[in-house]
Amino acid sequence: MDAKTLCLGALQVGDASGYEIKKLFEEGVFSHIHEASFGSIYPALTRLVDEGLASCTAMPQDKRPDKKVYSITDKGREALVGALRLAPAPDKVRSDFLFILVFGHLLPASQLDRLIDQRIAWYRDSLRRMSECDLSHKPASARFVNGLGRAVYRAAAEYLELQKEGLLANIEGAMVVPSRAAE
Amino acid sequence: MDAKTLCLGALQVGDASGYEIKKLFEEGVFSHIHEASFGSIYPALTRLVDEGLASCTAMPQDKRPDKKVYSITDKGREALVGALRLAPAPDKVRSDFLFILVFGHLLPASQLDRLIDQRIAWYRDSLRRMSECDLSHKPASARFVNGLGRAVYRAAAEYLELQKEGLLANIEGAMVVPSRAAE
DNA sequence: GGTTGCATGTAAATGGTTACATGATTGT
DNA sequence: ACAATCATGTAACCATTTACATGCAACC
Repeated sequence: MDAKTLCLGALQVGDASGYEIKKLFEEGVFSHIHEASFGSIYPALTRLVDEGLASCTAMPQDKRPDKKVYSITDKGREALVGALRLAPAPDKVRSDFLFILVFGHLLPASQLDRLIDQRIAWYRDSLRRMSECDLSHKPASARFVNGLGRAVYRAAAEYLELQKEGLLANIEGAMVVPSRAAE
Repeated sequence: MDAKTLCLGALQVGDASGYEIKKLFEEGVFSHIHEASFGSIYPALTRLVDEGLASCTAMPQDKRPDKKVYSITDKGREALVGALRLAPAPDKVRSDFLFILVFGHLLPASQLDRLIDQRIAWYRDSLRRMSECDLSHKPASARFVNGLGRAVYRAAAEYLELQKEGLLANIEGAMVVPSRAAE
């Protein structure tokens, strides 16, 4: 999904500036779903206006650069729904955390311990923020996605909490216990 | 995590050719964890050899180009552990599926239904393959990561199975039921 | 006085995917 | 016949990240 479609989706949620769209991808509806940086958002918004898929109104502000508020047009909404109808590309995941974990046996147990604790804390924090946001006035689909995210993060946090000690014991066990058993 | 570290990790698992490394990221230990394409693997392997982090042996084959089998060197192992010790970058997820789902209320229920069914089938298929692979001779950390992946996919599949009908009813309900209730 | 948040945009550099180029074997 | 698997590698293209450029307000 290209930056243009991503911005179109953001504008469908509500009128916004480039800066505000970035926040939607960082902390808002689209966090944990997709990424978008200034370097991709601003050029995409310009192209969207060029193609008549969005319109732009400059809102003068005191002591700050004009805020450019973008709105999706009818043509833009059509383009969005068109893009949404295409078969989704497979999810792309890049997790340094999991890659590191695979080689846990090469690392000091203290690092693994910290790594996993930090991950659990991150999940718990994300879960809290996902529960706190009020979706009662959002469409059922937004609540559905929120629920899915929470179910997945809860499962991950619980697995890590339950299985962490077992891993740490096994990692050390692989080095220490066998030689003892041979005594 | 750059392509070089990714390849170093693959070679730590076992000697391999570029072609085999790609398979590790598609169906092997690293599937669902990270991506790697030929265009990033082959140049990375060349650089790894240049820097003395890997060595390469050409295995002549009949009727096929020589298979170049790469091995990690001691220096390479040091470089890998060094990279593994750095704080992991945050996970990067790009899910067209979730992005589309957020706008479920703009789409025909039949499309949502299909989309979710396909997703459930994908999770079930992945879960089957993740259970089938024999990890009894792999380090505990590999089993731990496998278990985490399965816990997460199971949670996602179960959520979708349980909640799908509710979503479809709500999407249609938003259009149909309220007018009935007002009768 | 330093950091964070607001607010926009561009340019350079990096990095990665896709497509191309080649070609035999095996299975449908 | 055609697709898939095996096998390597390059080049063009695309995208993203990072840094630069600017500047005020609010908070600590």
